[in-house]
Amino acid sequence: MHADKTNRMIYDYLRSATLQFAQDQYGVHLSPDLLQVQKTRKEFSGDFTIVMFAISKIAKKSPETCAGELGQWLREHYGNIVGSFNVIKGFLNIEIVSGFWIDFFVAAADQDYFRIKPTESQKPVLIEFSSPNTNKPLHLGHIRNNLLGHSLAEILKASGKQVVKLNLVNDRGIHICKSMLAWQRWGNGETPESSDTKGDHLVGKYYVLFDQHFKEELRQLSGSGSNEEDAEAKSALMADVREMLRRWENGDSEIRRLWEMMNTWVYEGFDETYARIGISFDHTDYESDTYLLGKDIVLEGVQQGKLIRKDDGSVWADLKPINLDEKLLLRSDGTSVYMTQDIGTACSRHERYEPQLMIYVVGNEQNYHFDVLKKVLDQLGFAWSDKLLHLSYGMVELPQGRMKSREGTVVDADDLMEEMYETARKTTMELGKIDEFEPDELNKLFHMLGMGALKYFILRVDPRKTMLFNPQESIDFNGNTGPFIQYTHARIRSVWRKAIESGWKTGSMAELIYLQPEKLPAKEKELLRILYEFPMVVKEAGDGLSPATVANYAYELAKEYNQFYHEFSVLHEKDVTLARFRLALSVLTGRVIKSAMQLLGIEVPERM
RNA sequence: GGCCCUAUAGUUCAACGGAUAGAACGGAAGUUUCCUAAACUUUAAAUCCAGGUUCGAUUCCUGGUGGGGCUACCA
Repeated sequence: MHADKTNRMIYDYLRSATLQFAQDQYGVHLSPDLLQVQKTRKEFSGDFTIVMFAISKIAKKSPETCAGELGQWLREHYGNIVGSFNVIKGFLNIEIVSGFWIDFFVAAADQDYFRIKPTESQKPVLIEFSSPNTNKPLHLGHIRNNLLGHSLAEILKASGKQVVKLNLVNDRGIHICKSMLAWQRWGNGETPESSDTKGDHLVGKYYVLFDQHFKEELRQLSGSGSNEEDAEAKSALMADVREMLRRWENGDSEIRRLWEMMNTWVYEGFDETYARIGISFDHTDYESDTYLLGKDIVLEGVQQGKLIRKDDGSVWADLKPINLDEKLLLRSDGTSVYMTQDIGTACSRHERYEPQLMIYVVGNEQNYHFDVLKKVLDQLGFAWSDKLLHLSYGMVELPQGRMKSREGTVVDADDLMEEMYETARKTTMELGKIDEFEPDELNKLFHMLGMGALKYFILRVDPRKTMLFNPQESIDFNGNTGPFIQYTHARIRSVWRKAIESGWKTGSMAELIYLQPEKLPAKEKELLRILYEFPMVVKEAGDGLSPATVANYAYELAKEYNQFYHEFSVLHEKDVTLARFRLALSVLTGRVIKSAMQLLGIEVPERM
């Protein structure tokens, strides 16, 4: 067996061999999902472990007996990969022959080994993420969203998928009018230029200002005895906002001009932020273009009797049978709601792309919304509704709880990135290893490290889980962090440069890695084993929609390499063959680290 | 009220139903004439509670308790 592209998955190989064994020797058929093959835990000797309990039960023999017999059988029939084995309780630990690892190494030395080519003519995977409102700047929550979306797109691409990244900007609606009204009333013509403020921050300022004035008005109203709800209905400010929205919807040129101007400011700000985060989109859609979509579809649904029209004219989907209550789709005045628009957008995307999957990266506070969306589409008869996938990620919380823009506890994206840059700068300068860097290079490095720390901090956590961010304690640069992994890469590159400088004949990787299998040392083998896992990790991350899988892998690999690096020398090794082998192993490790980090949207430096 | 998610060292995170629950930070103690000490080594420290299923449960089920979210003719 060769570790070539067509047969990388040794797990599958061992699994099918075991199934064959069960069939041939015990005459039992074992369902493949009951059979567990896993990496051997560190405290035991061996590379892979087959768990015997399932077989032993069916074969009616003790787990130990089965394990022994299987081990023997594997050695006889698969001696080219199975070397030795040991049995502990119900676990069969198998040691793979060194030749297998060397073969894998030779194959992996090819630059393209880890690259999966996209299948021709396959349907794309759509992934919508970011989806900001144009009334305030991006914050930490958006950062998690953006990083997840970007990383997931990279991971899916690496698994050979065609990916289309979409952004749907919420650029209209009552909340947008609030900042517009506030600017119109109290802005005195202020612009990003005149105030030297980033456009999205300037607009955000007026959104907050509106809220302050509105609250003040409420205080006065409720002072005169009415309750809060009445007060809101009576509010002159709210009435003006609603009026502004009406004028916007009627295409009033003055309002439209104001709207366009302020949105342009915001987009300029967003572009800057996106560039700094390092994300991009294939298409950006605007709700002002799409918000009317879906109305016709809903009306058609009424005609076909799939939806209910109530006496007041409003239209509803009845989801009570599946426990989701009734959901409004058209108001009594015939206007649409958010759900209507999402129905329309989904339909038009389906027509345009015929995707194999439509992934929505949206916070878990909208779980209900997406459940309903899927069910309504299904009820309307769209068979493709099962292609919708909500990547529901958890909120980023602060020590005092959820971020609230009203209470000023929002962690601003731009501020945070600036802080990370600053921390990277300070830390790097203190260590003082990069004296010969040009200012340009320094700037790039600080950005790389600051963003690396931030991105890794966020992506290493399972997306579905609520995560905590403490602004008081700055994000670490030591331990299980982005910079730790970046540092490992820099170290490896440094070794490589030193090798070149001292006149090593490096030639091709394939020449370097020649080593007699029986001379493969344990630590090197351990590294190879981890490198071997990479394609499976990418697949797992894609299937599970979890960049965290890749992040944890990158850390494991970096940690393993650092141990190796500390314990053994590459360039000072006297055995030339072994030294060259170690050099090639280092280079390959560096490549995989770089690839893994790229899947997270993190760059790695040549030196730091 | 109903529905959904969640609970692991002091803290932040890991662990397809598998073996002695891993890391990092913080704590304690070490390693630098040697390829980058943003590293490495040693050490103390955890599965919310009660049942159940299983050869085996942090993981699955039931019931509690704590935390979060959703439940608008808002977006």
